[in-house]
Amino acid sequence: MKISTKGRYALRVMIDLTQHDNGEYIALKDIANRQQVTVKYLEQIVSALNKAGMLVSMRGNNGGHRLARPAGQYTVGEILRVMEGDLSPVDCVSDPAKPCPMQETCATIEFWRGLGKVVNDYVDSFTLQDLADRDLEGQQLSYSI
Amino acid sequence: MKISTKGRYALRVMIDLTQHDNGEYIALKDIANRQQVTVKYLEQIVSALNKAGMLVSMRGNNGGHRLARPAGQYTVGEILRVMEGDLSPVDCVSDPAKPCPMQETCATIEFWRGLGKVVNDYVDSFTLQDLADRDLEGQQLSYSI
DNA sequence: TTCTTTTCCTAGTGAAATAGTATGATATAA
DNA sequence: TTATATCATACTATTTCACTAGGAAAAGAA
Repeated sequence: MKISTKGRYALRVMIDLTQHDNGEYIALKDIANRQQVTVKYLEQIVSALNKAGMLVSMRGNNGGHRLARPAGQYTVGEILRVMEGDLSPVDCVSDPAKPCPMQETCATIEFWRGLGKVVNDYVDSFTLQDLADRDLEGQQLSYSI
Repeated sequence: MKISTKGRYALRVMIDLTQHDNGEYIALKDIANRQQVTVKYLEQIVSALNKAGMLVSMRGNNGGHRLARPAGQYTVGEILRVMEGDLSPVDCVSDPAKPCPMQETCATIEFWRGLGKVVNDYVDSFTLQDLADRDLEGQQLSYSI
């Protein structure tokens, strides 16, 4: 019942891009430095985000990545689902290729469906902008001490 | 972001014990038949439940297991947590041995804490009895068609 | 006592997922 | 043409997962 590092890093990359958005492309090198993750590993994550249409990327000198739309128009849920797949807690609920033979009389399937719903509802109730703002508050707080 | 088979089976075992409770000890053999899981695998699961004080077990002939208390006095959450550990989605939130060096300024930690809370609140909002009752309804429904 | 049945305990194992590394091609701007 | 960046794919070490295996110990029945 854990989120993988890819999911967590993807979210941090997106927050990083939001906070350092200046109209230019931002290189993975810079994100990697700030987030303490290797460029190589971030490449995999960013590639997936890019293919999902979440980023606009540019190769070559002065290349990099930027958000494809305003941060307020991403839910955290859609970012996580790019890396994690759907966030349902059991496969028999979500994966049509893995139906359970006991589905008809299973006491737990509706329970699991409900759990999947509260998880997805929660992660979709935040926008990327929400988390980026929260982070800045956190920084101010720690600096002001 | 998945619940393991151990967590799922543990819940099904507890539901099975609730539904077949007749004051006697119930052998794993019977549960294994009904739930389509091997006795050997169930032994591991039941052993953990037993150590957590959720079951009363008896060895030998006519031995087996029964619930340690009425089904309405277990939350589904406490059953799942025996097998899954705490249900928080990231370790930096819950595991004191794995604190994140960026905790101070991390935008996401409160978000993850919140996710852990909605998950735990959800699973704790059902008792074992709730699911056992629901299952019987499901059976009646499928038989009546 | 001996036998059968059951739990209890520990170890082993194959497959898959996780968390990265490594290598090189391709594109862009200076 | 060179430096810098993404893009694409393959590889690898570790851990986790989902079991399986073997036998000890307890309890009741014969």
